[in-house]
Amino acid sequence: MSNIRTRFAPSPTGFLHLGSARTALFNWAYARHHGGTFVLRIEDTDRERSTAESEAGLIEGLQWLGLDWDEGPFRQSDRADRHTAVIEQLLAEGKAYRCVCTRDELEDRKQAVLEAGGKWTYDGRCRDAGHGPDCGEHTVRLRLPEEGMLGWDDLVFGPSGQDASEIGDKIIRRSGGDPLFHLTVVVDDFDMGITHVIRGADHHPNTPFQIAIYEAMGAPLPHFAHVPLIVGPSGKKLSKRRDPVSIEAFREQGYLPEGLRNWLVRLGWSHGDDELFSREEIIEKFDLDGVGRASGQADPDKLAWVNQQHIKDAPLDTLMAGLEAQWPKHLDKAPEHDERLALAIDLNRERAKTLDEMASLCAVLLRDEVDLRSEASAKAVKKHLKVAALPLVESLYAALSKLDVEEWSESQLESVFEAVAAHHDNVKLGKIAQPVRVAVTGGPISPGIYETMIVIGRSRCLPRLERAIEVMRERAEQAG
RNA sequence: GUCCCCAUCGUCUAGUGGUUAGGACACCGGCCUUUCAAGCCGGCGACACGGGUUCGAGUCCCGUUGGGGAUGCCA
Repeated sequence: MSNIRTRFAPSPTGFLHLGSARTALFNWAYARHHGGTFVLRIEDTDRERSTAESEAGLIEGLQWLGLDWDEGPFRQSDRADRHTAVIEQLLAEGKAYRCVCTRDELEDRKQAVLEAGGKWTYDGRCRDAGHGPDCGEHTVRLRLPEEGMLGWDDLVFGPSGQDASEIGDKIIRRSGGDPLFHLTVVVDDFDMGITHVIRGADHHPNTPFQIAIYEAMGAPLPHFAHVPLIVGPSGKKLSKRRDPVSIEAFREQGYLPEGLRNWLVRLGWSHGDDELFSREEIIEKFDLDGVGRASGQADPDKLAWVNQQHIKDAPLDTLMAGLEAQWPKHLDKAPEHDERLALAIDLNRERAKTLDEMASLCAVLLRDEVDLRSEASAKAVKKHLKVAALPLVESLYAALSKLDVEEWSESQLESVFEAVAAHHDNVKLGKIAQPVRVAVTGGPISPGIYETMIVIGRSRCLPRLERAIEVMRERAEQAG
């Protein structure tokens, strides 16, 4: 057990999205790899935007992804007293001061500076004004050092930092009394003994100011690791409107947590030429030295492929359970968890990229009715239930009728097909199989014909073949 | 605008001064084959540009271009 401690600190202002999920994943993986501790902390200091539903969604998303935490969830809002105490302390020590500048005043001065071609940081008007607690509505600002480097050695980006003089005294407490992010995150990370702050690169520019807070508190710095951002397929920043970013949405589309996790971990991190990682392999191989510095695009095609790889060797129970949410889209009622379902799933493991596809493919084998005259079957019927195939299907039907239920096996079906083919000038098996496939499934696509017929079952196949024969005879008559 | 970061096939990436620049997804072709997949084999395809440093640069330095982030009493 090492004493490495990481944390995931989302703000509950929306669903768990791709970027957050990956940050959580990296923190979790780093902690697990090094035998450390992973802490979950909800950053709900923005009371106006934080919601309980969002918090629940965040937690549900993490659990679904298999990212378990060792401590928490802690809520920043529960730590308000501590935050207040730190601010008071800083005030008492003169490391922070009260500022009575209003938003409008600040905005005006900022614009003036910008228009004059200067660069804006807080101009320090209240810095030495010595405003007391009774100065009326005020914010609290951290008093930054006049000069000196606020630097650190980023575990991903390397030596980083900014001179204190370039930053300006930022606000750490709102006029309403609530502490601000920069303050709370530092206090909480310090109190919780976080040793490695792993977060999105969008926080890289915030780090110098936060370091100033650590220094003002006399607290030791944690290690910082900023991981590159994820951008959308367009190359632009992920947009909630255009890009699929909600973990919940991926789940609904039928991606497995294993698949999504694997895809996510490879976005910005690599381990040689390895592509596929189980949860255990992520823990075994993940480390910060494999994290790159360039932001990357999320590629849905890669996700589909990775997910398919995981579907291939997922336990049957996992698939059955995950499929429950998908059935309504494809069948009137969910199938029993029996041998038949198990076989249908196994037959489609290599054909489905998502659970949604899996359900769709299985539905073809499991549904009770096949209507050859339906719109959906029209094309396949026209193409494969041709008059020429009639004698083939008739012979096959006759031979099949003689098999009883116990004989309805792959080897028996195979011999029947071969015998029929032999009787008809050794036609290619495909000449028989394809019409039969359409007859029993209503479409041109399915697993191997024998396996397909076994899942569908003798009692369903025979009547369906009869119907197909009827259809073909009608066509023969129409043809004259 | 200012500050900061980034830059290898379309995409994810390997690469730590000497490589025919490798792998994966996608795409294309072939094999297999009763369909669809899967699998196997092969192909297409990149060091953004310009200067340096060096015997030698994808690798180091500078600049340009491009992309991104930050610049909140959001996180």
